[in-house]
Amino acid sequence: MLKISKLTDYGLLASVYLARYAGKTIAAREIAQFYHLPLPMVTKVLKTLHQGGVIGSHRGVGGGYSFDGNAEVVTLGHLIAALEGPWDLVECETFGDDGHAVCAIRGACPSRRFMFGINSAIKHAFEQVSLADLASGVMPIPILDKSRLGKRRAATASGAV
Amino acid sequence: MLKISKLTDYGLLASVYLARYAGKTIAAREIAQFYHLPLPMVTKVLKTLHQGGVIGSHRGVGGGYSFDGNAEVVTLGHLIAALEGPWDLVECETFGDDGHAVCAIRGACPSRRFMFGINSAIKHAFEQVSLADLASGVMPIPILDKSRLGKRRAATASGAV
DNA sequence: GGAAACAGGACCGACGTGGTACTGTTTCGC
DNA sequence: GCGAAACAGTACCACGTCGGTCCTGTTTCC
Repeated sequence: MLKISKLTDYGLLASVYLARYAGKTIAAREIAQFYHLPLPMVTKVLKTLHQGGVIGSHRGVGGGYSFDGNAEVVTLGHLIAALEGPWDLVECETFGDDGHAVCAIRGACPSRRFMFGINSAIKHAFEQVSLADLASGVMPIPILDKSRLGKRRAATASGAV
Repeated sequence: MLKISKLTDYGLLASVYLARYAGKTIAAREIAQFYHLPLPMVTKVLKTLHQGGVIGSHRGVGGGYSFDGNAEVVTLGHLIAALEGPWDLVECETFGDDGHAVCAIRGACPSRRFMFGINSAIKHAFEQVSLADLASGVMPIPILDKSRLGKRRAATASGAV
């Protein structure tokens, strides 16, 4: 399917909201009402973000969640890692509890190395956008560096994308 | 989840196999046996590839599938498009049958534009790898062009990835 | 002590995925 | 002409995840 889940999406929205009021304690209810999202969903995702160490929590009356870090250094990659846990485009490099690869044809697989490359390219893309970027609205579009591609391909017509 | 489905994975393997014997008609059974995959799965994905115009099919005794195009111009993007259909990281730009956006907060959403950028970055990455690359084993790792990012970020320490 | 708010779960319906099976239809070879 | 080989199409099912709800603590403030 290749899409991020709604829960992750909600998490990004909540993170942005908290980052805009950095340092302030904000109740989950307020965020849910602002985005018109179901409160249980928002609380669930905020709990996840807290467990991931991205935001702080404050219990009791007047409590809530707060973003206390530096929005410049927290990246989309961090947020997605906290929200989705470890992920990979393919399970080429995933090993089961028994210690051997999940992928049965790992050794002979022709696409493994490419997938690995694209996998890291995507992760790099996620690292290029900080929470501050998200909160401010500035948009540094991640672009592929064509010069880093193989010479052979750069010489072909298909090199012009 | 952010991962490609096994069916798509099988499709890539099958495409590579056919590309290596370009022009030759090869039965689904042979591909299934080569990769040790369930035959019905392989036939299903080959049918999809055929419907997507990527490969040709030949019925009857001695029939099978064949890749008759140019493996240099068929990209991973084409294959995934044929196998997964239209997809997007988020449904920001998806519109329902009734004509209005699936995303209820589309206008005010802070991450929409970023997701759109990353979305296209991923699609670009898929366009950088051709079926010939997959079949030959050459690996042009897609890398992000840091110089194309916003000046503000390039000046920060986080710019060094 | 009560209310507000987070913590941690269990729980459920809907949907997509991975996989199987069955019934055509086409084509080749005898 | 007939049977086998192979694709075409579709229905079907088990399973896991996702989106969402609900309930019972526990903490903290007033």
